[in-house]
Amino acid sequence: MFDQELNAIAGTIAASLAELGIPDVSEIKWQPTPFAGQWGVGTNICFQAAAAEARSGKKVSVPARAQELAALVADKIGAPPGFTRVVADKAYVNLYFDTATFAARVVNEAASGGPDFGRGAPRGERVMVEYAQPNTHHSFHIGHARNAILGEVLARIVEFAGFDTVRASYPGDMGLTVITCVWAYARFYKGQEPQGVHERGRWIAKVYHEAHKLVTAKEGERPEEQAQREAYDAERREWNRRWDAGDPEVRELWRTTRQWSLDELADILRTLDIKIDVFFYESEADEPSKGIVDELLARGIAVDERAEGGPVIVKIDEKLGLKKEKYRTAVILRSDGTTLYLTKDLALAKQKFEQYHVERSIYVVDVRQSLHFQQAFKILELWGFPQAAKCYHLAYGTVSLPEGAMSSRKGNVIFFTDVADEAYRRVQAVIAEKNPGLTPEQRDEVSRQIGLGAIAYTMLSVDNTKDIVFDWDSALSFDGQTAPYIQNAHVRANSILRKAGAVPREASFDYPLTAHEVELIDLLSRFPAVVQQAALEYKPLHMATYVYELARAFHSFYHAAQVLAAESEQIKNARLRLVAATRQTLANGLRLLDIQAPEVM
RNA sequence: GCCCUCGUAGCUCAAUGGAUAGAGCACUUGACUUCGGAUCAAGGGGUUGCGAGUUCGAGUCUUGCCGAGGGCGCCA
Repeated sequence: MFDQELNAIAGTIAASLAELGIPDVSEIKWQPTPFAGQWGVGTNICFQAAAAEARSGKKVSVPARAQELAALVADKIGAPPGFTRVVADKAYVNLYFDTATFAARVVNEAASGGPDFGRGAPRGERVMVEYAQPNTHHSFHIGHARNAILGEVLARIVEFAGFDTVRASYPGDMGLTVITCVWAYARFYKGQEPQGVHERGRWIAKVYHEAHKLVTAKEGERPEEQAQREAYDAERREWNRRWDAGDPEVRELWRTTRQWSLDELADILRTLDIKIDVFFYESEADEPSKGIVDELLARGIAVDERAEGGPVIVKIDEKLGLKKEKYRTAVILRSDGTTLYLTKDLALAKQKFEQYHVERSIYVVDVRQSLHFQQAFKILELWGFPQAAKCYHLAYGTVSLPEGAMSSRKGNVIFFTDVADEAYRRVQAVIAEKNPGLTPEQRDEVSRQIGLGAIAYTMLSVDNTKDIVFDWDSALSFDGQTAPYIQNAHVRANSILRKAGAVPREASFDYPLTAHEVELIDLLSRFPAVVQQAALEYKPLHMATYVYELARAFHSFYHAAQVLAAESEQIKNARLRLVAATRQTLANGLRLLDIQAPEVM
């Protein structure tokens, strides 16, 4: 926000260090100074300069020399326009902003920037974010919700940061597990079809769960049970073969039941306000991926062991000349000629690069598939795709239950819609107690906004590397570091602005600001940088943390300072502008987190 | 055996190599005739798993242990 001024000062610093015979300083980075009643920025460049001198042979004590350099540099800079003073402190060169100038600029930019405050300049680079890859014939559980929310939020952040962004979904709609469900449906439930998107999706997931039990060996199985299971297993494998051969009966039942799951997925994506640009289906990647195996064989990257009854493989470590096993050997085609998950991901990547012209490709997939993606990206590299270096697997930890891992096959899952419904009920109860004046329509809307927000923030407020153990009460908490806390700050700001009627178009901050005002303004000024940081590090967590801190600063300010009853007209106008700027920034941040910013609650 | 991720307050988690390691929950105390108390203010709480190394400076980077979770040629 003060890039121009700071770049000029950085130039002055580099020049004065050069005069002292220290030309090889790295780029000067500014960081906020520790809070001391007034805010500013500082640089540690003198440490690096002194260290460089020491390395070049001069006998200097680095800390002492750094402080000496800082003093010299500070003297050289003087007090540029917009800053009140320059101080050499513990070898840092610190610049302190002129309060009124800084405050006015930050608040004006945030308040008048509106929904675009914080948006980065277009980068001319296309990014594809792939997420929401649930298998069909399952039902959407809370683990899928973590994936969808994380992916959507990353897409929103990357897009807002200035990248041309494409949202992609990749449902797994084929393979033996999917066909097992289709077979069980045909065998035991043919013709049945529950009414309602939701009911049908759940029901087919139940069929899937039952089918899996039928073909899984039990402990202490009697001979006749074993025979029955083996017969069932042979049947479903025959169905899978028929699917592969394009058998019309199998394909028709597959298409019908598959659609039930896709309908349910579409409904949930609508609930989460997720608009996917491109749907890739695993079944559509199947055929193209077979051609890729041929190409990899022709180029000597893959080895065909089918003559000896083996599969087609890529010896990745060997190709890279690695001594220790790291990427290992990957199978890219079964001995019977059918494709694997990895084969299809190679085809998908090629399509992303060539048809959608993406320069960066982010895969939001859980951490257990890390090796799979390392292998896929390395094979793409061996194959000769330069974009392979910009493929990134955003691995996130699993969502489990206190009693252990969730498993669709075992049927012990927490469905997302159940969590959303429970969140809705709990918010309704809180509203009935705290804000009974809301109309039924408002209650309905607000309960959805707060309930879904609480779920989303629970997923976003821990680093994606961490596993989450799902617990109803902590996932649906409304106190402390939660979405409702942040939403409440937005509601309060909104309430003040509503009562004020109009916000002045301009305001002067030329009065002694309180510490709360200083902190709020400081946080507002950081928002654009947080957008960039979250986008470039692929870490929505940075935004989740930031928005919470902004809300906290606002709540404190709210209690400590009067806005409408401020001591003077000038201060009232300034604070109204500040409240408007904060409300806008909270709204922008929440939007990036896929959380609604309610007007009332 | 090898690879990946992680280890920070009683619990759950933060912290672009930088200044005094911060929040929430829980616990204790205080604040509603004041812009909405889903809030605020104050308090106790830490050898950042252990050791070494790199650096002017390490919770952060390297390395060795210890511990947890995940993964490893025809599941996805």
